[in-house]
Amino acid sequence: EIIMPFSSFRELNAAKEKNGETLFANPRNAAAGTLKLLSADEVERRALDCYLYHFIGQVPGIDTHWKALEMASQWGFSVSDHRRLCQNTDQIMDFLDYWDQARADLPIATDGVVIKVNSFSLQRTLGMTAKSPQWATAYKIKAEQAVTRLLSVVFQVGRTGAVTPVANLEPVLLSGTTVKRASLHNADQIALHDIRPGDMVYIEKGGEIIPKVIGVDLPSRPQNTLPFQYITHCPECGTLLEREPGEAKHFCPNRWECPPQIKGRIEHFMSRKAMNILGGEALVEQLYSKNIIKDPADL
DNA sequence: AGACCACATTTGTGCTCATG
DNA sequence: CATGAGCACAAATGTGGTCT
Repeated sequence: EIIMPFSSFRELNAAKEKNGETLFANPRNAAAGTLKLLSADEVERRALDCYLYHFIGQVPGIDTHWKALEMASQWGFSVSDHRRLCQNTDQIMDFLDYWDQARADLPIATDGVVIKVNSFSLQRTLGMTAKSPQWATAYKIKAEQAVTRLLSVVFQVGRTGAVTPVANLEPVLLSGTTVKRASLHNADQIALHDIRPGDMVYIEKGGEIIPKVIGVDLPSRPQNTLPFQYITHCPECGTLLEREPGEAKHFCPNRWECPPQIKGRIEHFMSRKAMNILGGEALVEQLYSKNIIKDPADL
């Protein structure tokens, strides 16, 4: 894991301020940006660090995660000092409770604790899913929250015709970013929280990244407002929306003439360099026959 | 039939790079 | 100089299976 410690972040921003440059918003994105820099000198100047968390391959005598980290540390890799070998769930809970507060004193930003099975042979027994191991789980510290005003709700139409309501919010600072928009997912989510334009809403960021509306501050609601009326027609092409019974999302059925659907599909297929897979060619043919694309350059 | 699982898709912000 | 692509991240939803 590559890290920009708070100390590096502060020093870099101090230098930027002195030069009248725009400041980095948060260490996380600054670190991510640094990794894309082409200048090795500039990367060095950013003073990143990195922690080793996992050990690939086998070394005789190293049969637990704990021993692997000790070994890596002896070899000179940076390893987080803040780990504990727990014998039972009570000890795990104590460790989590401790870091809920203590993380404020760490030199880097954290959002939680990873709990792992120590024994490699037990790890092998438990195995992996496609994405993540079955022998490890993450405990996430409660996300930071903010309150702001819901200015309006707009509707986006995706490449599949799915309609997604998105909240336009009074910009508010939340864990290092300015939040202006957040997905409301579907009509049920809006009805569940009884979200109305003009409301003061609670927002938080899942995993410190994705903003999410979690509720309404009812006492501050303006007088004489009505429950939110979900749209019945596509905001892009005016077609009557469809919603299957029991399904969450509304769909615009106008596959071939609704602009964002066409644009979305082209972008999707192009980005996957898969115009020639099933559907790709048919799509282009349809676009030509309907005069939606007059010139190949439109693609 | 319903529970459960894996996996794709969609959503927003800040960053850097390439393009025009 | 402005614009857009692509990336990191999480979680809900949707889809297509398998298991009980």
